[in-house]
Amino acid sequence: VPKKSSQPVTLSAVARHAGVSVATVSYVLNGVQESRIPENTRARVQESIRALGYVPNANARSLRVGRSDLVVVHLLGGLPMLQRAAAGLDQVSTQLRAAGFTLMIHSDASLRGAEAARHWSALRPAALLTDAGFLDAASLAQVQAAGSIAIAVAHDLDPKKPVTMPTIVFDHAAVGETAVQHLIERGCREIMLIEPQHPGARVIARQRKRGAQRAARATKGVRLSTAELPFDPRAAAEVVASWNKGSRPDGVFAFDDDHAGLLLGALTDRGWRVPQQIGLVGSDNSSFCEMLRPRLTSTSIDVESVAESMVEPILGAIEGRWREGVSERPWRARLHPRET
Amino acid sequence: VPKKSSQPVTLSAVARHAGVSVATVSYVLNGVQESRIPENTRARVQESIRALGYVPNANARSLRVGRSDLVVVHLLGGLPMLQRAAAGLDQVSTQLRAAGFTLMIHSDASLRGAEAARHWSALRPAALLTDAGFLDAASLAQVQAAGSIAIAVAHDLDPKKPVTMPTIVFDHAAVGETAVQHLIERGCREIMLIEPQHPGARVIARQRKRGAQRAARATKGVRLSTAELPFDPRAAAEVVASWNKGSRPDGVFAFDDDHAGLLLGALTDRGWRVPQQIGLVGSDNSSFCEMLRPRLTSTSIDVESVAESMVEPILGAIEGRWREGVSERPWRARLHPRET
DNA sequence: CTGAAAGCGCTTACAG
DNA sequence: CTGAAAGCGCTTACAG
Repeated sequence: VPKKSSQPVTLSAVARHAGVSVATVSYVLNGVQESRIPENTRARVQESIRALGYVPNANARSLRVGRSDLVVVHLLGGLPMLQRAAAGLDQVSTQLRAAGFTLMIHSDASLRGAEAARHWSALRPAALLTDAGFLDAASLAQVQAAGSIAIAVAHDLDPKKPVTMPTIVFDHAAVGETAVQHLIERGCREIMLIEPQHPGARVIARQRKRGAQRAARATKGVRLSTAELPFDPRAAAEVVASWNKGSRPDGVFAFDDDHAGLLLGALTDRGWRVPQQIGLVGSDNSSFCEMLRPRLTSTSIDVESVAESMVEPILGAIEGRWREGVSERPWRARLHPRET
Repeated sequence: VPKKSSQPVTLSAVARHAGVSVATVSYVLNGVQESRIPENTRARVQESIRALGYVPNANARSLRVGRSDLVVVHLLGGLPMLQRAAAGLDQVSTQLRAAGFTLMIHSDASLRGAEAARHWSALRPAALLTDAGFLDAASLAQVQAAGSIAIAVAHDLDPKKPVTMPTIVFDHAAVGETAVQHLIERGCREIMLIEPQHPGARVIARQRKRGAQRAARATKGVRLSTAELPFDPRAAAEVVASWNKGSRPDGVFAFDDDHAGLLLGALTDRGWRVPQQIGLVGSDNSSFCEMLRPRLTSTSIDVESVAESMVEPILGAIEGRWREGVSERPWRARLHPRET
């Protein structure tokens, strides 16, 4: 039960209450091993902390040690992106907390590179994760000058640009591999990959394509082709219209459920039977897969593997074990088989 | 261009560089009016700040003034409430920044009430937004003892519980009103509201119902009925099976696009023609509305109005103009007419 | 109008 | 094993 007094409860109040010095309280709080504190002193301090409702002031601690326990994640593309990242980030948050860090998500579409760097640096976060390419050299230098570790998150790397900071690459290949494996198991041999046009999606699509190619190579007689599809119902209709009985895929892996759904609509309009004539797999396992007729088979990224790909690299960078270079831990994928 | 030295650039370094005292630099930084600083001193200080690449240390400032500039938003994992407001939060973030605050989102499903309160309080945030009911009395007291303003976010209020803190109520009524108005304009008179079973969604549904009733009352001869629909294809099939030519709605407002899509699938399976025999409107304007056949008409919340409902109340609470009670600024809605 | 100084709440060598 | 003390980088009354 917190104290009712208007006086904020400080570490020295706890020390006074427990009859020890502030140093002792601090040692108990931070579990310092060097100076072994006897069990009964420790218990007395813990009891005083509880009795007074003491909550350490993170600002004071951060000022003293020169940086905060914050790990700031910049969510580029605005908070709506949260939908996709949410489940993974939640686990990252839990695991970082166990290591003493607090993950916070920041999103502000109106914040530009240099100004954003100043804004974040002011908090002296332990680490700052942002999209590769968001920080220019000067902004990166500013973040580093403030003592923070900047970590880039990318879906692919520009081979012409040197890697100048720790970079976590997200690897979606398993999604494509799983999807195409499923189509092959269903008997498809002429498999088409749909590539989205949205710039932000293209890099992800490239990775999924890599996985798809891996799966195709593993079985004799499987051929892979690709088609680009803007996210637009008319474009989907055009793609489908270009197919005829002689020349068409018998299985399609669309980049995501949205594109798959668009295609499914166009296929239905055109009278194709799915999956009898054409198999179709999307990705993301969106809620609407159950609503479509036929119900859309989908794939998704394993949330655990997302957390795995981030936590260790982040902690490594903070603790100085990783100063630069690329960390690429392939994500795992799941299949969600339905009717298509 | 930031300085290359390993010495962190502090306010006193800026003062030295500009040939003034630290107080003067601080006054320039914070735009203190009381002591009018001559333009040329001010310019010299600004120039030094730029030359040295100075970034203020927010931890030091926060320690000194007793609280930080953080506004922490707790994103409660399972609840759709803040997820739906995501686009709005981005705007809230921008507007709070203009007022000198930094919005940060925290999400960690493994963090329970009292522990969460301690975790957040340690940062001494200016304000903490969380779901009404997440903080029990002791946790709330702890947040307040640490000097932070706790603000509850709710979709409805338990009339039995007294309102003990500033509470922002999100009002979805306009969504229901807009949807039903559209159905009425299309000629529907026997309108059914679909109510979701998921506990987190029910309160939102109740508000949308309120708006729907308002729209129904505005036109003579419109009758409103309700049906509950678990999020499950079989349940949708059952609901639709219970309708026959004599006794059925001619217009349906489903709680959201997910439920509408489920219903549309069941209607299609059963051979009903939409919208000729039954009009159908969902909500959220999800991407898959374009994919369904027929294309699903939807409604959505106006993002600007979400920001309006939050920013002023948050600033008011921080600045002490609002100590308790309820703020309820109705959101506006938009119609996205398609085929249904 | 500007400066010297106290103090916010911690951590951590250093002495005892 | 424990305590006294310095100092992190700011803000802000107070004096000049």
